[in-house]
Amino acid sequence: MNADLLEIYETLFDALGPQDWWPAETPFEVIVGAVLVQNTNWQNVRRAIDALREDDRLSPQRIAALDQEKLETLIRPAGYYRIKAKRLRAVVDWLLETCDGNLDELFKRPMRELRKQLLAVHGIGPETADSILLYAGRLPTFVVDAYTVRIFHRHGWADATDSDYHSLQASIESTLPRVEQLFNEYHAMIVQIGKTYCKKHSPRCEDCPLRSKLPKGGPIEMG
DNA sequence: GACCAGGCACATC
DNA sequence: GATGTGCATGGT
Repeated sequence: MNADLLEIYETLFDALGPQDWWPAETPFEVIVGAVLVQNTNWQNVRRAIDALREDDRLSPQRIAALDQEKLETLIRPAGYYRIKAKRLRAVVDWLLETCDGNLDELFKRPMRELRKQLLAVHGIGPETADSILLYAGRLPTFVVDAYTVRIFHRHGWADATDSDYHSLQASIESTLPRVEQLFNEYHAMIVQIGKTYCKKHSPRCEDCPLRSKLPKGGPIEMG
């Protein structure tokens, strides 16, 4: 890692302040949101969650009790609704089976083991698993997402070897104290920066709080 | 109309 | 193991 990630954190926090993530009422709502937000914007996810809430479906038992067509209809605004309905069902089925839907008990498990168990559930990949651990379980794992990869690459902070999810995650985690609140704010601020200043094809580096952290000559082109 | 958004599973080479 | 593709809504 070619950067002082604590210094970058301070720069971000000075510019953005606390992000108050995750925008959800309960840990279960975080889990639902983590599945629904896959490759989608949060605004659409909120519509879907509102629809679930309106139908009083924000518990594992009540989602499990839905037939597939009804579930698809409720979450439709989030996009990929057929796939996400299956994934959501796989998650609630697993929750009921593994801990009877008791999330307080679930998150008492050792983080590494729980992470493996999450990854074995259909529809839960590395980012979704880490989002659930961090924002629903308050467990200290660093969430890597597309913005993280883009921002770290464009700034030249990550080595070339840190290209895939787990190597970049390991590299970041080895550079920072393993503190849940730190990881919480860090990821949330990266997303905020990404949304506002680090678009795929139109970076607005001149306005970005991280502009002083860019290499000379501006951002490194993405492959 | 094109592009994008807080990924993942699956097919194919 | 690496790379490519389908999935779908709503905003800019």
